[in-house]
Amino acid sequence: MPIKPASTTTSNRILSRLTREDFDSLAPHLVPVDLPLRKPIETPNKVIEYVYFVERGFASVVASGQATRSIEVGLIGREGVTGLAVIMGANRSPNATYIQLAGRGLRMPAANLHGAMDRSASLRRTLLQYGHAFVVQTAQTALANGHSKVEERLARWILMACDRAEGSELPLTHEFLSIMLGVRRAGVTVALNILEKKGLVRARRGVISVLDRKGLEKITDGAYGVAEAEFQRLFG
Amino acid sequence: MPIKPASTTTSNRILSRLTREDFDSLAPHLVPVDLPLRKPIETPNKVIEYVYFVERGFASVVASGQATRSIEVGLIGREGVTGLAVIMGANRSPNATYIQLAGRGLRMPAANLHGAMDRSASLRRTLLQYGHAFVVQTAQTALANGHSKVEERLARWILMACDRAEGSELPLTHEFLSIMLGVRRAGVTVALNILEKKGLVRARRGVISVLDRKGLEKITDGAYGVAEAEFQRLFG
DNA sequence: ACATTGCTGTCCGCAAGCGTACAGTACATT
DNA sequence: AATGTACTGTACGCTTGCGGACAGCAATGT
Repeated sequence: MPIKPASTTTSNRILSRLTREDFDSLAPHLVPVDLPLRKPIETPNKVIEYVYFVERGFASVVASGQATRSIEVGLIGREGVTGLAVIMGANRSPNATYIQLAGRGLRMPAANLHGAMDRSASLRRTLLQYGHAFVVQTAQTALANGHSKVEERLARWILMACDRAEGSELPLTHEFLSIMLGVRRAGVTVALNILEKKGLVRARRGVISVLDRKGLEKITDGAYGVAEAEFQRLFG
Repeated sequence: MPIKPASTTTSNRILSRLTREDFDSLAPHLVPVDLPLRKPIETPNKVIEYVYFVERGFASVVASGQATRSIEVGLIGREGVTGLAVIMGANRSPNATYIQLAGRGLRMPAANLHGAMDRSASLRRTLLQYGHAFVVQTAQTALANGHSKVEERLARWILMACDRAEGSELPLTHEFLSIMLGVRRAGVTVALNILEKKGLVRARRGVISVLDRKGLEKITDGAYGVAEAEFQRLFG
């Protein structure tokens, strides 16, 4: 079957990959929205009302236990869509999701996505394959959390963020990073200085610039790359 | 619509939850198999040929990076099915899966499952919801790996294993546990002794017995429970 | 200009866990 | 009963990272 490009009106990689038919089935429900910093996208164990096809910026998916502890388990940028639980047919999740780098996207009621997926096998296929890539990302995060040093995990995070940002400048504070990585704020400062001394990044107040992408990849010692390769394989 | 129980011939929770129609669509492809210790169920980046509905024992899903490092990201017992990637429409995954506690199950070609899922919305729903629960488990593992001490993670692992075992006796060596948790073998010995001194478990050569389930749950400090509650919510 | 607020760098003592090594102990085999 | 093999307990020095604290340094607003 011939696959026509859906539309040039969005930079979201999933939407732009859909067949025209699939895209048209979603289009009536899509509403452009701003995604301001820290905007809550999903709240733990609350019904998910909307999913967001991200076009610019990115969101963090954060797991938390019964205690106050929490940690990031995944990043979603223009390559993806929020609401993995919805794609999986659950209407909520114990994880939180919020905007980590301001941008914009297309919002859609979860119920409509669910319905459209029920009707189109090809739409299902695309969304579930993205879901698979996201699961791999989460698994790799679990691996990194268990085995890697802070500076390695930081390098990985910066790379993943950079993949989803416009340029190589990331407006992020150490405080935020420490929450994402589940480490002390001071720990981030130290790790970032290590990366900076190696000439891999340049850190200013509230901004991190990537200088040496390859160098960063190398320093993660394998923690970066697996999830990205899987995404590449499926979405080329 | 009335949902008839599928069959009493299997102790697998997913199969036994399916409608008769859905079960019948799978039944011709299901083959009973032994699941001996360490049997490889999936190999990283190799095409997944079969999925296994576990009936006894459990399997570990293990993520590994480009380096030798690896760590467990999920457990699959009679509550589930291996091959999350297949359910998501991918034919392989960078993760490995192998049997961790010997048992048995029902094997089925991945392609047939994929086909059946395409044809039945209700089958899809059940399998994807299990997939969601598994993803939550992985996210909680990432959380525990980032924030918890070895003895807390060990307690969590023992609880999850116990949920999937027949009784409260787990035939496991420290060596295995250390690989699962991504820590030193000696680290497991020490952590296990701590749990034993608190009267929560009893450890003999190659066997761990759970003595105080509630106590173990408490010591995990919230790392155990979230994923289990989500499963409970969806599969009651 | 000044104060306020938020961000960053650094320091301390301390706990957790690592890598490594080695001795002791249960079990299996013959 | 003897021997070999796997499994377990423990020890040592070392690195990482924590919790907490504090001072210096932008940016912002009035």
